Amino acid sequence: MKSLIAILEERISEAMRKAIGLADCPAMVMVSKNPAFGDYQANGVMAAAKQAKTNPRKLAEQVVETLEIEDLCEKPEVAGPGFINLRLKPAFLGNRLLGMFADDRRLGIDPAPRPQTVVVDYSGPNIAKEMHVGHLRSTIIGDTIARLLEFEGHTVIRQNHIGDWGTQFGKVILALWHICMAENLHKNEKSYYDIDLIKDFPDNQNLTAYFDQIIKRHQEDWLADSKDIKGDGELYFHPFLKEFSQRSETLWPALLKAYQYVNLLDESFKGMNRTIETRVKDGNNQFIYNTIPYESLTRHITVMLQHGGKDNKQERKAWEEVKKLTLDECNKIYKKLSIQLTDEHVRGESFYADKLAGVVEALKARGLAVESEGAMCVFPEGFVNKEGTPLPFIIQKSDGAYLYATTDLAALRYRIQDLKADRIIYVTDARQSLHFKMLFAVARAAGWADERIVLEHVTFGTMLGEDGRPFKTREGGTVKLKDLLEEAVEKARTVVEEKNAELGAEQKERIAAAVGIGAVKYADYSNNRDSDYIFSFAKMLAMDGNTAPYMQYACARIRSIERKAAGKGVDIERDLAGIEQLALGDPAEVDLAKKLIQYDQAIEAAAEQHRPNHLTSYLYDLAQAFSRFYNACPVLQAEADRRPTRLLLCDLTARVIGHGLGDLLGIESPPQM
RNA sequence: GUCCCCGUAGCGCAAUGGAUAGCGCGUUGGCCUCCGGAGCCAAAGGUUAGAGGUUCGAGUCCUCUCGGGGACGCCA
Repeated sequence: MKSLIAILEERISEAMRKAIGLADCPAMVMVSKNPAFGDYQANGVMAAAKQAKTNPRKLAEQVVETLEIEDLCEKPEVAGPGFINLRLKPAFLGNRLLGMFADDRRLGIDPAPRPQTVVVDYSGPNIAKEMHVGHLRSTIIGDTIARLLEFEGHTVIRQNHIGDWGTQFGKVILALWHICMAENLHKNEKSYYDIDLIKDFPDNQNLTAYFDQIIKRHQEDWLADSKDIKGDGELYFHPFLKEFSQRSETLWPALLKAYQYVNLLDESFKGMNRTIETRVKDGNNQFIYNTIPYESLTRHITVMLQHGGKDNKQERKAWEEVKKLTLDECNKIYKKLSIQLTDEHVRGESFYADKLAGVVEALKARGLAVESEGAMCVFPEGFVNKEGTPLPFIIQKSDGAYLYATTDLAALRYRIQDLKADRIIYVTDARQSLHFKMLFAVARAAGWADERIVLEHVTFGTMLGEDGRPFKTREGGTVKLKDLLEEAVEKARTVVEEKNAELGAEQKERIAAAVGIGAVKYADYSNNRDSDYIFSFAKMLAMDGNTAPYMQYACARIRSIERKAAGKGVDIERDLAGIEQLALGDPAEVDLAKKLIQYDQAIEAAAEQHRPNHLTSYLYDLAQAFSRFYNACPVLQAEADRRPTRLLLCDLTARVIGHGLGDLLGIESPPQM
């Protein structure tokens, strides 16, 4: 069905054209906020009258005169300075409902007339790190944006821009190597890579001595892991990597620990002047052995990884295994959260690694990239720093390395040229807004994104704890997403136990998962994403108010009516099968019906501005309208001539809420709770 | 210093430039022999941080001030 707003817009706009003679007369139709003003209102007359220099009220009356709309509405009324108020005819309202009812898949909502190809970039976890609360908002907001646009009929390409290539990779590989050595050569040293041991060291002198031991051990292990030539890793590291994937479950926590250990060593060794021997290829392709500062070892390994080739196979293999391991962990969380991201959507930094030189070259060739203080920079127009001098967008560091700016440019180019994006949406927190502004400016200047391509940075605020400060553990650490979700489910479990103890264990578990996870997501979605928001289990799990459990309950209650029908001698299928017109009589029925046909508007508002709170607030209004109806109008006990209408209202309400929660927000609504 | 976001009822939050600024919690009062009371109805509670401006119309747009958060050359 064509959107009702669009129909009204067309009719009134046409009448305005006739009345006023202007070519472009937007009627500006919207749902009335106040029922006293009818169901829909047109606000366009005032602006048009201004333009045509006539009296707005008179013009409105003229428009109403010529307006042909009797098939939809009662006689329109002119109110205030020139509003046109419209009240739907019950017969038309009934037909709209029947149209929704008949369409299982789309509830009578037409897809967008001009579908676009939209890339949505969201989530973006980092390799060898656990997802934490900082990833939550990007992941779930991005996911619903993708779902909304897809439902509207656009071709959505999800992109998970994971951090899998930066300088941290040397650290990750080294971490793996430490795990390997701990297993093979230091089985009896319990705390080989225990960071707490370092953190808690009482005095500096002993700490230095301890670090010297670490280096000594490191050097000896490296030499020990040699078969054909020094440092080839053939004895231990290669076999370790070979069997790595079979052991992923146990290796994940070890990797996280070892990674932190390497990080801490890197930090700690700065300025200590310690060195370690390592190998590199010389000009004749022969290995030579050099000592390098210990703290630059991880960078050295990163370089080997990035060189690739035969000699650096162990680095490559280690990287692949860690990447796989991390993605497996992310996928578990995505699954738990009903996030529609899988490995096929992964296009991480490594994917663009071989395109970075080309990006810099192209920008140089266009004269956009210039050298400044040793680094290669673009100075997009309109950006100045604190001194008022042009602000650089650095695309290559003075040591030749590329940065995320370079990667983002390569990604943007790929998305437009290869993925054929008409529109790219980046979902990251607000702190990166300057970066994206500059990124877009450079892409425009380079001609990679012409003015038809829409580039959007969708931002969101910070998640705060109940104390109003950034969300942290009691000890001040970052909260792991896994733990947060587990706690939510745990809390939901006790609620389910309290309310419905007689359900089966397995069913209770499913409900707890749906309610707990749903609560976390819904709480985020129902807030305006620009504001910081206070994360509170108590609030999000509350049974009243605009929360997931309330919405899920509303759904369950309707399905409960359907379950009870047979017992009361009501055959729902038969009642609904022959329905040709509705008997909307009670005000509560009419209000609910009017709310139901506004579903398309809620989706449009949420999709257009990427604001899921428009959808949640609609769903909540709908649930409230249903509650009023439910209170006022018996369904199963209703007289035979009114019952089919009421059953249909029940069914449609359940379907709309189920669709909004399930298909668009990715929140399950269990049939019973 | 420049730029970005936020400031709305006691608290937590809404509000595509539209009419009388909404919702929840909390507070006060009312409703039920009834399909799941995890409900419904109502009341009280506001100078939308402040001052100007644009507009037929401003919580929303512009300028300034105050308060909170964030970003600003080789991290992502």
